Amino acid sequence: MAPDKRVTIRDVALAAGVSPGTVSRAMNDSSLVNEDTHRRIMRVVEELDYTPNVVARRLSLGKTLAVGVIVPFFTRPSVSERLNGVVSLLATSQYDLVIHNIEAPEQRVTCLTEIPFNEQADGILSISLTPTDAEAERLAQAGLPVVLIDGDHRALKGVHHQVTVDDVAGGEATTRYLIELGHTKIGFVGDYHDNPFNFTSSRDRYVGYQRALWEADIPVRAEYLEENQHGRRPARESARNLLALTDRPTAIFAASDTQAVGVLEAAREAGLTVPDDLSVVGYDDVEIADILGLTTRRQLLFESGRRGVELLLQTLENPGTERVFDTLPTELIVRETTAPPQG
Amino acid sequence: MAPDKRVTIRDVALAAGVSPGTVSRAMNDSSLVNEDTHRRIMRVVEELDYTPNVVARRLSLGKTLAVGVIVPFFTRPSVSERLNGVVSLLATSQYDLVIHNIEAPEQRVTCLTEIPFNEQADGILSISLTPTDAEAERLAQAGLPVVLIDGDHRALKGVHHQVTVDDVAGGEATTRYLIELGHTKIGFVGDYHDNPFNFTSSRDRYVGYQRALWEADIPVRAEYLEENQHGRRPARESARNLLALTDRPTAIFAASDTQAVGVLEAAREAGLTVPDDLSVVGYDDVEIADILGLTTRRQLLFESGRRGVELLLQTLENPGTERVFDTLPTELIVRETTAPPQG
DNA sequence: GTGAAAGCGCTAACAC
DNA sequence: GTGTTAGCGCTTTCAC
Repeated sequence: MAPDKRVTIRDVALAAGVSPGTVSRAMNDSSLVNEDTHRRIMRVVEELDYTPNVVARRLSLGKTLAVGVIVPFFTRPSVSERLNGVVSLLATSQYDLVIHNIEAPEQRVTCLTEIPFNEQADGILSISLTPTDAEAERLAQAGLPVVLIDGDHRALKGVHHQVTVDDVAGGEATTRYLIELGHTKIGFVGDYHDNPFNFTSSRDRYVGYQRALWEADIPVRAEYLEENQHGRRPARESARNLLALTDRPTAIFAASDTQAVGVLEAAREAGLTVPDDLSVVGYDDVEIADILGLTTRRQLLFESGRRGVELLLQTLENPGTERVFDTLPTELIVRETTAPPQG
Repeated sequence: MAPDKRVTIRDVALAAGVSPGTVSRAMNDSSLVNEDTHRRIMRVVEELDYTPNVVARRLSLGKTLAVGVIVPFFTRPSVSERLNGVVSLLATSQYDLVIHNIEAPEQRVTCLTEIPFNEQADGILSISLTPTDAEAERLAQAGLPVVLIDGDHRALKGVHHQVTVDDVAGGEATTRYLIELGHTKIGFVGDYHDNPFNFTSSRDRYVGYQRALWEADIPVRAEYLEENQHGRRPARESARNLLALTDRPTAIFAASDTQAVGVLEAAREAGLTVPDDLSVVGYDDVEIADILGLTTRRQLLFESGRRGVELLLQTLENPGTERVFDTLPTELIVRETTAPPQG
């Protein structure tokens, strides 16, 4: 009850009749200490219910034993799944995870520029964020390992590793699938390609979309591109515009599953049957895709998080490691929202 | 580039021609230091780009400046939304958020018993977890403020505040709604009411369900209760069982929206039309409910997180504060999955 | 108003 | 093998 004075390493040392240094050794590299002493110390540790003060360890070691993860909108299913991968692996390590959510562009710069300098972390994990050159510069100054999960491909100075997906290729392959089905009038519903968070995935997927069209000698029509805020509702609006076109698309490629849901809703509103009147394909393969039977391109969200942590921990152990730029595969999951165009 | 030796308070002191103590004062309670000195110091701080070492501060202050949040399965939409509330408010404070996800019962005890003692946090936020008596005891020993978000109602010694929802009342009101529609054969699809995580919400909602039935003089039928693992797929199985009953329910109350989705799927499989052949109601009002047009009981997920943090921060500031047990309201959101029974 | 000095709890280098 | 000592970088008495 009485929040008894915490038991420190000195208390243990006293009770075990040894010095604090020995207790410390016993708790860490037990090899260097006599078997008996070790056992005795451990018994006292048990009895006193001693647990080392992490903050003191941190100061002494010059390490924070924490990694910072910077993540925008972690409630988005795809992001939360990546985060889940991060957490799952990090939990098995000695590192704490301190999380920084970003919901506004200002927070973005704060996180990217301050956190690395506050010694709040030994390493940084950045999810779905592409640092600007200036930010990368600053990151480099901080001198701590940074790994980008779902970040940009460019070789940034401050970045140690990257785990990413080739969104251009993914967008291209997905579009090609629609083309192979026979579609030539393919709309694209995505984020604003120029946005204050510097999200790049939608833009990259659109680049892939263009490539597929070029390769197939299908003209890229400006009116078939709808940029908007991210989210289901904005995507619904965008899709409405597309469907109101006199020469409306027979298929719509949404930059994410969330956006595909909005497209599906717009189709229903417009009285169109999916996939007969309109094919819809999403991206990510989060749970809603399975629920709705949405054809989509699956990416390994959970694994991207895990892999990112793996690389970070590796670098933390052994700072000299080579930079690695991993690219995770994607896979088309065909469900019930795609079919050849009618007629 | 060269990860220059970090600039410490001593460097600043030297450059400003004052003592480290004064720099410290200047950075914290600027009131006690001469205007000019203060300005001079701040200028040097700027120039040198000095930012205090948080770990050292922590050790010195005897505070970790972090709060730990213990949360099971944070990828579940309802949980992630609560967490979102937590993060949103905590981001405006000086406290870091270190997150501990629980995906297995063992992790549960580890988190509940170790974290409070490692001085990894000045306070604990526990989401959707009900400590056992033993755990509460231990929490109390640690002597740090603990607030339960969506935790149990009982007055636990180690717990300072609670932000919760009256699940019994919510379950009762929801069931009453179905009864008022004319249903008497109402199935319940929930979690295992006895589970290693000690999740209580499904159980409590079922208690409310029973009450509503009693009040309406409708017998509670054992075969109308289906307990299972949490999740959409298990819920689908459970619903299958219910729908295979010779005297099958005309309405099903699912303990969460996720589970309601499973019920909806089972209904479709069985060739039943919702809501004509079967009414379905969920709980939480997460996005999927809106997407599918699911009738559900809304609870204030985001707000529960925010409120929990508010209480914790308050206690951290002023340890003497009264315990508060907040109960957040719920609200029935009627959509398209409920109707009077046929015939 | 400011400097000097002690100490937060631990680790690690150095003796023995 | 183990004790002793000196910090890690900051805050905070206590003098002046």
